[in-house]
Amino acid sequence: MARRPKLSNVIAEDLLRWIARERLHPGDRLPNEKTLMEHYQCAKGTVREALRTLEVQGLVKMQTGPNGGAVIQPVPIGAVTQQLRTFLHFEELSFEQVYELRHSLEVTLALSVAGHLDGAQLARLEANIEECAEAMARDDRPGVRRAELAFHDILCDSCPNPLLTFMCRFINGLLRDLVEYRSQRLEEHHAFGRSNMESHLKLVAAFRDGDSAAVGRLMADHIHEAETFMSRLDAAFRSKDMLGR
Amino acid sequence: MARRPKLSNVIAEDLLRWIARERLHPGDRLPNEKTLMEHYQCAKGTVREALRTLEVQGLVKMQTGPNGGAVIQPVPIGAVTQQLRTFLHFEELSFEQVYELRHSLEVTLALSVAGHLDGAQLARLEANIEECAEAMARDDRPGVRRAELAFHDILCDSCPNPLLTFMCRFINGLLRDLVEYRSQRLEEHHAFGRSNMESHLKLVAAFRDGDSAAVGRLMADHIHEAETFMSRLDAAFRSKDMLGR
DNA sequence: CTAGATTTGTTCGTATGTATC
DNA sequence: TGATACATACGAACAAATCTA
Repeated sequence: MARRPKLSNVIAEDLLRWIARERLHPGDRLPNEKTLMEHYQCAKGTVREALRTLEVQGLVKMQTGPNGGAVIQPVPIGAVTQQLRTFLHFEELSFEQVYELRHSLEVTLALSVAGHLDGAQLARLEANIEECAEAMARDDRPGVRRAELAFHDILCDSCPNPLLTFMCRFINGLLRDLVEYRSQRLEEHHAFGRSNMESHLKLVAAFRDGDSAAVGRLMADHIHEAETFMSRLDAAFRSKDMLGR
Repeated sequence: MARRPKLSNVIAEDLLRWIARERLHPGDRLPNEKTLMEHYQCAKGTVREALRTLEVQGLVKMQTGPNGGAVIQPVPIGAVTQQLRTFLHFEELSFEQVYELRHSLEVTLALSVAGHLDGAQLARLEANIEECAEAMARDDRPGVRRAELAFHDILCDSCPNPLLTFMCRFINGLLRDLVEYRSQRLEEHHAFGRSNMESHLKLVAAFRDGDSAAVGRLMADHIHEAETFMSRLDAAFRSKDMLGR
């Protein structure tokens, strides 16, 4: 046992360390394939498999043409999200389980950003609330839900904790997808939208006042209400769609 | 714009859909390279790049020899973890930020498993505490820390929420690595070990009693103490090592 | 707008290492 | 031990994309 490691994997790991050591920024370029072939004394196909690894991980993007090659990408949050999703695709995940997490995470997020919100961010939050109101006026229910989730994404922008940010964004993305597939005929939609707007308004006010205690309490209540509504939405969907999932 | 997608990517996505449609189980095999070459009417290198994609995503593992080829792997948690780590490697993540999350997540985890612990799992927890005691007797400090983290991994085994499980396991893995690189000379290590053991014992007792309120309270205090110690450990490390990071 | 240069993408043929029987 | 089947790696060539003069 203990097989010889694949050469392309060795090269991929070496390139990864090199990127980290050189502190490469998005937009910077890796050496082209020919140079790498000479450096590692290996064939084209092997270099390509190594670059392929980095590309799948979202760290680089290949470009053809002059000055082409592997270009460093901005933080590959998309690729990571995608992989975590395909992982969860093999597990079974329910609405309640998502909210079991969201409950504490969004409160932690709110407390974390409470000190870091500047005027511009507060303005964005208020503009988002306005956007919700317009979508409600058009009776564009999926649009309302998307905009409401965007409110929480805006909070993520001001969060200094990258791990917390990632997890909250990931959960928002999950909910965004789940909500698209659910029935949009429920009577409660309007009441839910008004309740959300009220919560968001109160939250912005608490952020402005720098009242952390109020922020935590408001967010906890807000998520709790959202869970109640979402589970009803889910139940309605399941009873209509006999697949059960 | 809207470039022609790479053939290898098209094949990779097709294989992914095929795996999902056929409900392939871990251990099942994909067709070998030659068969795939004929099926997609493309060259070996192209098939290899497609398989490479799946391999990097952790869905398959390549095997040489007769009956070799791409073998479906069990849930690719390792690959997902790895990718999330390299992602965080480009962000800056501090000890405090990890604990900002761990605080709420471990409490949520404890409450989530409170009802699902059977006798076997409780026995494993007690065996783990015994293991900690032995490591302490040997004065094997890194061993103690590893075993203590294993206690929390055991809790994950009984958690029915796959997303919560993943995140707690991921954080445990982060701490495991961080602790390995930190100075192990601190006087407080022994006191910390005893405090942890006491917390773990109380937790197991609360789990046995099915006392959820106590479980939540004990875990919150436990993580809070751990954070206090860990940040001291971190400060000692940073002051000794002048790199600052 | 065209032509050429540059670089990745893909193909074919071949050889080597490795696991199974 | 040897034969077989398969992935791994090499090397040379051509196709396609993209930039620049």
